[in-house]
Amino acid sequence: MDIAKVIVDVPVRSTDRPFDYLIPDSLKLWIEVGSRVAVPFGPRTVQGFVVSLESGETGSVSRMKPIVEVLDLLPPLSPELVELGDWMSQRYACRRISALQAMLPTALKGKAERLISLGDAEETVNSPGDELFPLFLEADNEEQQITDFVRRHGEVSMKLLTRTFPEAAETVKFMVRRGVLAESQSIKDKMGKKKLKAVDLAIGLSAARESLAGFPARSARQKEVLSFLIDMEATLPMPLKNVLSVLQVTAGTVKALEDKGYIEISEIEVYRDPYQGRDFKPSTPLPLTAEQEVVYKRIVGTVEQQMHEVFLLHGVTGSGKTEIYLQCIQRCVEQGRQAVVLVPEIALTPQMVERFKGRFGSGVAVMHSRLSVGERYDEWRKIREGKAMVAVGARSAVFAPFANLGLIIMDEEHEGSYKQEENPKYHARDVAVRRAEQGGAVVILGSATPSLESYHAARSQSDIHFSPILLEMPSRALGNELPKVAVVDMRDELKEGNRSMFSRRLHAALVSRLERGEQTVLLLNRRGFSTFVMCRSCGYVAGCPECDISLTYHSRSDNLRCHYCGHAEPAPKLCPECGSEHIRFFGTGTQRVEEELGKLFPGIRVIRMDVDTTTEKGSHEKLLNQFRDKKADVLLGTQMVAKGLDFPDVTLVGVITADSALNLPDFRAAEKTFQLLTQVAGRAGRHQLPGEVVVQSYTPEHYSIIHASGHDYRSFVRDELKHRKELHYPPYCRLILVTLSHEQLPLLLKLAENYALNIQGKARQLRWYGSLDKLSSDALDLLGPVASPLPRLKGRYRFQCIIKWRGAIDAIGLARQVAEELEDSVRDKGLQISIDVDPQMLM
DNA sequence: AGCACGCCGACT
DNA sequence: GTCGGCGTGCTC
Repeated sequence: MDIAKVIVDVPVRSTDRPFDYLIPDSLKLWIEVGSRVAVPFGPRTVQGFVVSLESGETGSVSRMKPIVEVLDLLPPLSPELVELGDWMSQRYACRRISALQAMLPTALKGKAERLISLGDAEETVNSPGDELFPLFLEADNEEQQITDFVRRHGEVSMKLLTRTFPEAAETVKFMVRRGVLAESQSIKDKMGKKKLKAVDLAIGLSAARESLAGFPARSARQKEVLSFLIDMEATLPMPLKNVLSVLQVTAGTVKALEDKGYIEISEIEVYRDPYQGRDFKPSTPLPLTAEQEVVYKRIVGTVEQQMHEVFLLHGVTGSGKTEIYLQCIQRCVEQGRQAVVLVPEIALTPQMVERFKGRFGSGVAVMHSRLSVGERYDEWRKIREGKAMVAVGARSAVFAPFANLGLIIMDEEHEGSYKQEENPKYHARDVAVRRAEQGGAVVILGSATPSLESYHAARSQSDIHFSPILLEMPSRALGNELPKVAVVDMRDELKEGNRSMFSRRLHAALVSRLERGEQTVLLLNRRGFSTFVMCRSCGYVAGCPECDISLTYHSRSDNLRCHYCGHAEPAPKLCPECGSEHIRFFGTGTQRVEEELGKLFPGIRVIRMDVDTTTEKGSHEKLLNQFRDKKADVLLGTQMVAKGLDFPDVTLVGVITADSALNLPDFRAAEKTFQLLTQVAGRAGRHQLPGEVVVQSYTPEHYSIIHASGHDYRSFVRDELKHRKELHYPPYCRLILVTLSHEQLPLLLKLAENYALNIQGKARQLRWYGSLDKLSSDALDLLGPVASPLPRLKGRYRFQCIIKWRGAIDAIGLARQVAEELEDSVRDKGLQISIDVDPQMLM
């Protein structure tokens, strides 16, 4: 009678649609839109989400199967979130199930589990005195033991059963067929532990080598797998995923080897450390400055009316944006509505959390990516069950399951990390705006350097789909001045014989800080510069055999590693091409700066913060605490040290290579550079002691460096917008990055060209195709195909097309449609097409 | 993703 | 002939 439409957890295109299921009477009260259910799907049971309910006069009820069970007491998704998922799947060209899964903690990614119980058959399996089948006594004993075991437990998972009786699989299968035992399936949540399927040899290495020789010729793929595992013996057990992707074999091939007893597939667990509890100092609302007051009033008026509106709050560093956030949240909560605060992952430090917990106490849920799966689930449940009114978190907190969301705040709105780089490739800002539209909520986008997209959208009609109201706070709350910024031309330094990475000015400034016992932060914009290995004689560069990018030197292990696939090899002493000894490690890595500091200033205490020293959980905070406690003179690192600038005794900030990112093949390079320099310049000397900022650059005449040193956002925007308009880049149009990959280069080339031609052809038919130069509002242009900036990754070649478009046309739908048609037309399933709508990184 | 179905090549 | 591997297609 009643029918539920269910999106099943099978992430392929052919199942990316709702399937119909009957709702049994017993479950009727429990099933709502947003419920997570277990449903029979083909021969097995899978997890799914109910996306709509129908009274089932329609359609053929005959083939429908019933829902097996409801997996949660409360539906994990609200109807609004289900609808948001639908929107996301169109907006970002992703599977509906991926959009829905992205909204939930990983603990709720259930997997099917086989359960064994007693069957109906009245067969008495074994009577010890049975004289007819004495030979089967042993087998019967096993059946008897299994039956007893199942009877004792009532219902047993197959996993537990095979753990107790290692040989049980066959026997159980046989018993189920006879009806002595019964099998059912149910969805079990993976809670707390992260599990990974891993492959290992089940026999000795020498035995494996021997069996390789006598391997039947017909199972060539299996032989390949086995010989690969023998080669990689040192790194076993190896994740199954790696084996599949490296050898391009299917899971079935590997499984066949397991059945034959050569290898073993097991689940290994990856543990996480628990989050540490903390005391939070209570805080009360601070008095607002006149400037803050105006902004606060404007926002809070809209919050009180419970209307939808987007505000872009442009406030210089130190203008007191956070206090405004806090007081707006307060008002929102007083009205019985909840609030979400989005913060870039890297800024989600305990100090940050403390500001919110201090004001709102235990009603704050924190969604931090470094929490364990179980802990994240607990925080999520606090929200779902109405025990929290405020959620603070990174990107995915935009999906916090509040029932009555009134306010979404996005701090550091310009940060690129709000865009998720994996599927679904969503931007939290756009999702936030959409979610707020649904529920009549207010959005505050706050930044000292708003993204050009948001800023332009606030000032004029643009191709971004929302129009924020611009609010500005140009002065600092405490009234102190922004620090002076000195720009040093490094070309002059070289001309005058200074070949060091420190200019004379920065060197002198460092000396005086050391004498006065004050602290220094040194920032290295490492993107673009890497520590690659190059031969000075012949120009050879050590590259990754899989990914075609240069390998990075790691001094601790004295080896070279690929930052993308993890490939590692020993560092060469002689050039493998020409045999020269002049093979050196190039580029300015933090390690090299650290070494140079040690040489120039003997005895200097340096804390280095980069990916190498902060991989361990909590190390980030530990290092910053050490620095705060004055255990070091210098804090040295990449972007992430920008968060370490808020310390009272830091009076010098040096940017060693301001413009290294300027030369990247990314149209946002200037914007990124400006943002980083502004953040650095705005944060030095926030306290009593005056701050000094020294920026070293090889192109000091560039407008992003000039305007950043003058703290002049508006002039930067003016210059940059002019530039973007000329070259037809966002915000004057939108982009879609389409990446095609395949193992075979010639085929891929053909397919990529095909893709481009098909898009152009379709766009022409629809009268969309045309140059963006023309004034017509609807336009679509296609660039490429060209080799991707990472031309080869994990054994696959990559080509990309960039679609530039604007106006009210369905470019996203078109990009997707053409991709699907191309996938269908080639029977070769080795083709992969990825679509990134509004890409953040074009590399 | 799994799992059945069915074709096709290697070996008794 | 038969067995088993590996491509194709379907799942309410």
